[in-house]
Amino acid sequence: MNDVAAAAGVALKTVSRVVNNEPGVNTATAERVQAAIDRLGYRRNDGARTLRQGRTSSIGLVIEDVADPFYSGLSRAVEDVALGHDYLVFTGSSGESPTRERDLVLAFCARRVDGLIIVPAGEDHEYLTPEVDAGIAAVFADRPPGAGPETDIVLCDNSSGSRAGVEHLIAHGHRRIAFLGDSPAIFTAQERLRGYRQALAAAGLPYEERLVAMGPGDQARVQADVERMLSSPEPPTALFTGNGRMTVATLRVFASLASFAPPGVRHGGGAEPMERPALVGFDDFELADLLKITVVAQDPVGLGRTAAELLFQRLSGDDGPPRRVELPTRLVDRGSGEVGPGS
Amino acid sequence: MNDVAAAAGVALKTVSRVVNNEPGVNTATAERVQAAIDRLGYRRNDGARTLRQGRTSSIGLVIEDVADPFYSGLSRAVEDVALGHDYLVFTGSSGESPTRERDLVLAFCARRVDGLIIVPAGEDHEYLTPEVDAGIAAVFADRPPGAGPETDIVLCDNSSGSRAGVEHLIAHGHRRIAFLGDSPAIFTAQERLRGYRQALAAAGLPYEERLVAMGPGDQARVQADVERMLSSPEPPTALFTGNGRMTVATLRVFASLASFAPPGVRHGGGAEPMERPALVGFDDFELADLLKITVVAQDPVGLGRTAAELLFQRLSGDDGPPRRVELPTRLVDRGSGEVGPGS
DNA sequence: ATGAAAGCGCTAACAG
DNA sequence: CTGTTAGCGCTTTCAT
Repeated sequence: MNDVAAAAGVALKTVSRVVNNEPGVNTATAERVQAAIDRLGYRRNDGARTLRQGRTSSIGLVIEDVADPFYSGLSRAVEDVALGHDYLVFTGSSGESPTRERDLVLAFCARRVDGLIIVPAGEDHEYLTPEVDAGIAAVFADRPPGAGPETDIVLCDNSSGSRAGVEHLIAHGHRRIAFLGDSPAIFTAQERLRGYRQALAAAGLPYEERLVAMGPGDQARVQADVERMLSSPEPPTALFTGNGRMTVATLRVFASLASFAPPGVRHGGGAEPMERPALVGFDDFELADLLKITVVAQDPVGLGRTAAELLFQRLSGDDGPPRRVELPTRLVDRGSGEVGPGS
Repeated sequence: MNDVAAAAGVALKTVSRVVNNEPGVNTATAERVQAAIDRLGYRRNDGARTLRQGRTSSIGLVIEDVADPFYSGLSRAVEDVALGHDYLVFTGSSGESPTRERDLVLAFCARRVDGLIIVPAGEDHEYLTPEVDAGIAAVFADRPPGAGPETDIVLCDNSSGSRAGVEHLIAHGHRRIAFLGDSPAIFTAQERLRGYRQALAAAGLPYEERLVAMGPGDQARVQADVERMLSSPEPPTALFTGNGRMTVATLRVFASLASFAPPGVRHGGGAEPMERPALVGFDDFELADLLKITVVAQDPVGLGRTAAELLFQRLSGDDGPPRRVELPTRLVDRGSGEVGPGS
């Protein structure tokens, strides 16, 4: 900027005015400055600018995994809102590691992001207190934070959604419905289990431990649990899966059990294969329509957009009490809840 | 930092030394400083630090869409490499808009990122020349840049992969193979078309314009093209689709045509429905295994990792000639190339 | 082992 | 309309 000023024969501040389109610069002078800028290939250093201004016009986004379709939808929504406000986004994946979540958040804070959107992996967010006290706005999305500062929170209505999905199965005559959920440490997994129990209780059905399996979503674990349940004396006639990965893993188990018909397909003749159990999954996924899987759809884009909008309201001065928003879910009936002995 | 220094009764520089673990500080003094830091909740301002140091320890990543599984895999790989080097990542989606690509890149440059990884949407990258001259490293991934500075480039071997996919269909007896590609403006679409033509030529098969359709990947366009081709006098017996979205769209078309059997399934009795055409797709996708779709798999994670590794080599001083890396593709045979009249 | 001074590139506040 | 001065928070350089 100094060089430009020298080249144009003006003072530093005049260059600054031109660069920022500030009013009160003679047109001729402005042109001379602009010419010098173009000639020298000058670009304003936004790092210095933000240091001076005290705002960085950037936010940090910490999610579980950018490569997970649910979170990448959320991520894209946050990005779009941010760009609409001329903000840039630092993105990081925690991979369900509380340590990595914390390290990312603190790294973003050290860069003095103006705000944070966090899908928490950890259960202790005291580490955020000094940062929030220092004026960094934070919004939690998808899961509530553990102990720590009071912030805005945006969630899906997990228990109601889960309850609706299980009630759908019950309405189609199923009495023994298994629940396959994520690790119990995860908030959403607990909530969805709660909805499952509510649905059973409301229908006067017993809650059976043997029909509930919670744990990591890897194929091996799901395979073991599904096979164990299906080969038990009184097997479930329907499965309710607690998230998209779990649903897909269950479909792979079905495919591996040769005695079942493929998803959504009835054989036209020959020996009738064993009917596969009904299946309803929490969370929609690509190709669920083709595979005809009934799901309780969440709204990842809505989650991201809402979180970002709340954040920008805070950034523009809103200092009302913390808000908690729950987004509704939607049952998408594609027929997979109707099949099987229950129907 | 001033406050901490005052509180600890030392000079500013001593606090700086403690914060950065620089040697040459008396243990007792260091403890006193640390106590003051903790008490005051002091955090180093990395913005100021990077201003002084001239490096920001951050990179910018511009992709087409963070919510697309292909790019989100790439994105995650970049992020992992960056975090391994203690770098932070600004992420942005261009949405195939050259303007948005340019705006994002220039915004990242204004923040003085040390490096850029770009999946280009535009065809003119002259806008990058001043930035690269100013010392910002750039690597292009997935597609080569248009006119502009010479940089490292990481691509998939699109034409070979496409050729292998089409040859697979030819090997299974197909003679009329349609090609459904992305808009011709997109480099990868052109390359994959080239591979398709090479495979036909090598087998002595004619190239028929009527069997080639290129355009945006939306369902309506794909539906129209596929239906037109299949209802033509001499319909193709096989389709080769130019990317994952196109493959999925084609599967939806198949599902909508009630006369076809569902993917991978033969009816056991009754009136035999019209056999659906064979299908091979470029790019693997979630559940392709369940749907039994043969694909030419790319390696999005390898693409991202390689691009990031090249970038960090440049950042650590490598100034050799620009490199161009082509990652191999892999044919994953799941049986969908064998079906139909050709086999 | 510690500190003082200068300055990274910019803008806010106040002149002229 | 234009310029001067100070300082954002830190690190570099050079003294002590």
